[in-house]
Amino acid sequence: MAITTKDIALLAGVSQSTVSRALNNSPLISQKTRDKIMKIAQEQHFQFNASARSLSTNKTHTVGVIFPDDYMDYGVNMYYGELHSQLRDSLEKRDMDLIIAFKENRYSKVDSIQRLITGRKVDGLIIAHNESTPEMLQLLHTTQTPYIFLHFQHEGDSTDQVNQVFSDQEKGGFLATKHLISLGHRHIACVSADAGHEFTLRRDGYKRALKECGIPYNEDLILYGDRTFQSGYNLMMEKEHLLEKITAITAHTDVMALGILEAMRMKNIKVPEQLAVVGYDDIELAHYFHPHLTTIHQPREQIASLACEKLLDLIEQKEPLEAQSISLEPELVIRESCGYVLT
Amino acid sequence: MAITTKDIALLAGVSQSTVSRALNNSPLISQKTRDKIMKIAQEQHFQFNASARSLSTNKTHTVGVIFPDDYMDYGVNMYYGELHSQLRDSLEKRDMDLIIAFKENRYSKVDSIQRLITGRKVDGLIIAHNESTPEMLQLLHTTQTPYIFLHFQHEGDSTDQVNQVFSDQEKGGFLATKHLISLGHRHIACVSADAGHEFTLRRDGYKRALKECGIPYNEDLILYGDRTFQSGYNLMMEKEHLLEKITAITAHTDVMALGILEAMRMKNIKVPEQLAVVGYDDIELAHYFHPHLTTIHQPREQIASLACEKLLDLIEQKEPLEAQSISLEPELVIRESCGYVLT
DNA sequence: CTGTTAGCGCGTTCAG
DNA sequence: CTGAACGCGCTAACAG
Repeated sequence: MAITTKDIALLAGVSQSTVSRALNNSPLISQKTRDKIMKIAQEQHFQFNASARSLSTNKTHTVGVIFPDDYMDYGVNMYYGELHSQLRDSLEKRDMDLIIAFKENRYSKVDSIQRLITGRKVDGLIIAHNESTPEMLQLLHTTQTPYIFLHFQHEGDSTDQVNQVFSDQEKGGFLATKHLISLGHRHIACVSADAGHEFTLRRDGYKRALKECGIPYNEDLILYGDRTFQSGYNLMMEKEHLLEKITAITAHTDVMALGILEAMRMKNIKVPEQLAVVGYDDIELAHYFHPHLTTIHQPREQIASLACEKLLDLIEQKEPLEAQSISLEPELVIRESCGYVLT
Repeated sequence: MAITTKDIALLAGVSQSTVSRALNNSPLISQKTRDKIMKIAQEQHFQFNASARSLSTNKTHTVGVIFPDDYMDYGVNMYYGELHSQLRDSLEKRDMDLIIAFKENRYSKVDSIQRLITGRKVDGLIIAHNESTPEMLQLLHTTQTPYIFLHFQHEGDSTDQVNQVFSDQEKGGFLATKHLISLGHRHIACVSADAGHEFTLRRDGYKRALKECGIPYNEDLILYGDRTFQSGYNLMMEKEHLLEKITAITAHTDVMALGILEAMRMKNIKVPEQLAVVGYDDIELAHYFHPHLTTIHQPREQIASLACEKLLDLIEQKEPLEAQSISLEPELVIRESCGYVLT
């Protein structure tokens, strides 16, 4: 058995509550007994029993992160990996543990959020997926659970009533397209994905850029992949005719963009000379292969750390702060895949 | 407040322990009262308080995974991502939660294993890093904590006394080299990494293959990267002279191999015609770019699921099973980057 | 089959 | 400043 406060009490010749006070930096204790107790605790490698502690304090010192089911899919993974890395940092600073869960248990079908909340396994939740149901929000609110939506912008009317941190996807789609237009392109295909709200927003940005520049919108130029390298590649290999009609592509995922570049290599089409390509996400991989990918950078570091800090503040606060919706600006990163000028 | 067994007892007009029995599928209860209780529990969305439960059962229903600090580094990440995905599956089957932690808290410097174990936050540990100290093993054993080393082969004399699942790295290094030799190559560079035991083993395999085939070992042909794409790329761009002396490269990481391929594209050296390249890991990315990478497949799925199953068995067993060291066989995956024949 | 009674380890009154 | 006593929510004997 592990050592308990009671054991220490015995060793120190004091009561268990005194030990508790000493270990919790209570002011109600003399320096002398505190020192004695601390010393023993050190020697015995004492650690609080987390369950017992949670039971009486109602704090678990762990937060849950809910990832979407495709978290581990290639490419998606790339992006989340970096989020995760940032979370780790914020969490370590505050000595919090991290439970990773997914929307639901694929076997028992029980909802993870529900389980973690009502089972009191976490103090708060970072929700990084885009399927928020009214019931879920309901649960979050009635249980007063601190939570924050990460990355995915919450849809719906009550948008200002949920805590969320995300980057402006419409703006990103706009910036990418605008860049191509400013380079002289007028026939721009959009390789997007039918994978949720964020892609819809990116397409909205694409359309707005066209409109703003007086370029007619052509539905045929919108292609739908599934975010993966393979889909970017395949789309290009299949749609022969399309390439004759366009001079540029805005891909809504870096990995799809890489797939497109690979397809172009196969077809001996030079990028950026014959075709300009811009990606989205700015994953590390984007600047490895040549031509280095021009892309939209999402402020992952900021998103993750802001979300985490905000969540931890919510947890430490007694009274709930105002719900806050934070939108961060994406940024165009110019590298090589679009060239610099176009005649 | 969440609903408790006591509340249900009140509602059902029975004692709290009866509720507990009903909810825990005890046979010591009539179908009738069981039904009544279950119904109420359903209606009230009852969930056990995890802390209270752990406190009395000494089970947390969560396992910890300790990842190395570079978990999130590019490329390394790729590999772990797939491990993680497999873990999720095994864990969900048994209704276990997952706490992700790293070797130590970078701020407080406290050891995660120590903290999770003695703080009773987990029932067992999957340790996926290669820095095992004697103290750590000591702790694991004296506390009787179920654990298993994942992926990293434990060094040291007491190798058969720790639970571990890994793939045979020496064999992998051997297979890769042997393949190149069988294709006729005799001047084979080895792009390895100075990043732990596993790479030493891969180099050992390289050497053994050479030796077995009567090819003299030349230390100059061993290059050290840091596992990343960039290091593979840079190494090739810098060592001009090397390329004149060799016809093949065995890279000890797929991402380094991809970096090498990219460097070759820059130099207009054709792969596999002018240079054969074999990678290591078989990450998903490996078969996206052309030429598709010939590589060593590590049985990740098996490693992760075996480790997980084994750990869960250890957790459920009262008396500790024999420590088991499981070595899995890597496999050569022939694709395009080595060609099929060499004249 | 069911209720009563003890803890599990810790935080927290309430008296000294 | 310190100790005794209680409760957090649940499981596990122990009686009936």
